[in-house]
Amino acid sequence: MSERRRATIQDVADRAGVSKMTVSRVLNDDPKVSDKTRQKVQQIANELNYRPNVSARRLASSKSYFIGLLYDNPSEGYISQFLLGALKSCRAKGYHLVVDEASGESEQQLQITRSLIEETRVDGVILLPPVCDQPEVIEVLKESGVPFIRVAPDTQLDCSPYVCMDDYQAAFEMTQLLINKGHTEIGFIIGNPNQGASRLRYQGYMDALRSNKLAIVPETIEQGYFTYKSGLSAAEKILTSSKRPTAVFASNDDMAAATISVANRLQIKVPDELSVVGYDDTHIAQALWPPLTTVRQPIAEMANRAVELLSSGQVSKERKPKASEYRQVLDFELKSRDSVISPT
Amino acid sequence: MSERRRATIQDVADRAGVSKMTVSRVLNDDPKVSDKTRQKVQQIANELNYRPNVSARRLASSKSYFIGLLYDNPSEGYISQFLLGALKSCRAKGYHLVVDEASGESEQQLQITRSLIEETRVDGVILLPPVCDQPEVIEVLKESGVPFIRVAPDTQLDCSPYVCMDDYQAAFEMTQLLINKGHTEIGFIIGNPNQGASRLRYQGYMDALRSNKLAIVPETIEQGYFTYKSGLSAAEKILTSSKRPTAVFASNDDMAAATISVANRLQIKVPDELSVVGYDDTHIAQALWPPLTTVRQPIAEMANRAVELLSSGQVSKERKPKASEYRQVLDFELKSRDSVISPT
DNA sequence: CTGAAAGCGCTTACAG
DNA sequence: CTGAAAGCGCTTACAG
Repeated sequence: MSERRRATIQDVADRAGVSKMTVSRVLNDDPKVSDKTRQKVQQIANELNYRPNVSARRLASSKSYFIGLLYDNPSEGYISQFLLGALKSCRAKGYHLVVDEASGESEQQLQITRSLIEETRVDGVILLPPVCDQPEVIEVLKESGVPFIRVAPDTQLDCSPYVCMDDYQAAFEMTQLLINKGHTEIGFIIGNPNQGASRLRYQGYMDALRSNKLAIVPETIEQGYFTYKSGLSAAEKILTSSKRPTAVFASNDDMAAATISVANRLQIKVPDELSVVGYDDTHIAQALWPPLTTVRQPIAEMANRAVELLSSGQVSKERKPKASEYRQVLDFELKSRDSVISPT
Repeated sequence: MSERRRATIQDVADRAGVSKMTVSRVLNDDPKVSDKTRQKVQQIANELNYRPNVSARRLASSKSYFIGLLYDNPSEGYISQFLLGALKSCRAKGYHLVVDEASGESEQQLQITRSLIEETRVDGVILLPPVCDQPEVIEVLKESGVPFIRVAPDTQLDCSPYVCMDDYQAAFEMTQLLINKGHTEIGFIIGNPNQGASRLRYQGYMDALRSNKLAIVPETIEQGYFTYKSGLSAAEKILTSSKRPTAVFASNDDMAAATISVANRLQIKVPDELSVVGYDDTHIAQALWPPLTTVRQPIAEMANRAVELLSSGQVSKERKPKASEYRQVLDFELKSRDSVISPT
């Protein structure tokens, strides 16, 4: 239990025979320090096992080295992937992530957002869907001047930089994949209408049907809300309707899992009698049986980009980002697994 | 984009006609302030929308208001549940959680631990299994004097307070549940040997068999590592052995999911021909078909307790915790769902 | 019950 | 290339 005081910048300066200022410069890679001095300081710092005090640094400089993350999303798989990605990315850049659930009433969301800005004094904020489209939250952020990045936003696309993927195109291609396998009756479970991605996926599905001149059958299209439970009732309606399709495309993996579950209960064999596909490629996609054909969203990569934009100073109070930095569209990937076969 | 300076303690003091000290006292609920003064200060603070600067507070006081969380665990469901619980709990107590993955070589783990102590200067650390049993990590923590709480530790039980559940008892009861249903041939997939919980669960299973005078069949017991993939090969061996059991108890949900998947592939109907049970009650337990009978671990509650112990000062550098606070055993629950029926 | 002083460990802005 | 001074916004310890 040795309890020796930790070395401070002053200790290093004294031992190296220089001023605190010079030590600070070495620490921050300021180029205008002679190599000789730099080496000496670095050596002493090592010997003393010196670590700068983050709070002191925060207080003295204008930066807080905090990045806020606001979520409000029912899919645990999605959040945990994003969280882990962002956490890793922050650490690598000397930042800390402050995570808050911005759920509940709009007034409550506002309070949480304000606390992030005023108490934690974050250098930037990342907004996940659907909170990224809350006008009031955006307004508060804009007023405060704190830079923010949104993930897959749906509205006010010019109010902040954002990262996203092409949901329309992915849904189109996934539907096309089913059609290529020979499916002509394809059901669809729509995602929560509070997210733009839901609409885009739905449109991609519809347009793929249309461009293949396939009929759109309302009985096989149901509203879901991205939760497993909502998937259960949506799938039940689709699979017990008089026009039962040979394939179902669910707007996320959780609802696809629910669809498989309902099919099993109804003694409909997956994939033999029903192909099922999902969206996200979260953890459960590979834990289901059969393993789920799904769209891989680059979730961790999105987190990484968002943190990078904020920490690198590419986006900051002072600097408006360049147009090319404004909208980052990341690649998706169709993951073909065993939940799809040709209809018999 | 209004960019007015944020109010400081000085501003509040000036406007209230008192010293900074008094404002500080009001803010920290110091009882020796007159009601009149207190009210006045509070009112002015509200008017000015004053928020204390966390970094300044950290620097001036001896506390950092940071709690570190070290994990090194392959089960995404487990981590994300713990993480979300801890995050919520920290926020409620004015702390921030600093999360690090302590994976890789032992040397690397040490470096991460040291950085948490020396750079972030956490007030306390939470250690998840299996990193909670790394002797070197524990050693560094003890030397530093930083209090730490471990979750489900296996070794050196007297070196820190810990939260856990009764893994032995839970596994015993779950096995008994299967036996009560009429199963006499019950396979088992062991968890990663780097965690004490694996051994306890295994023992609980064995003892339940023994106390019911059931034979222990080595061909139906396989080693797994808590990953879905390891569950796949373990289940394959058990289900293709000449002594195929009528039920399989997997040491976590991911491996149970893998067992169901293998059974499906081998045309073994679950639960009709094979009952399957898991452990943890993570997200996927209810997303599988059939919904998984499993042991609910109070993961979020464990997180909450751990944060509470650290933030409340019940455990700190100065104060050794009382014996009753040292070991907190939380309740588990058997979740009966549809993956178990009586054998035919 | 209240306050003046000193200091936490850094960085910014200014000199030289 | 280097340093002395001032200050970031709080709290601790001491007086009264």
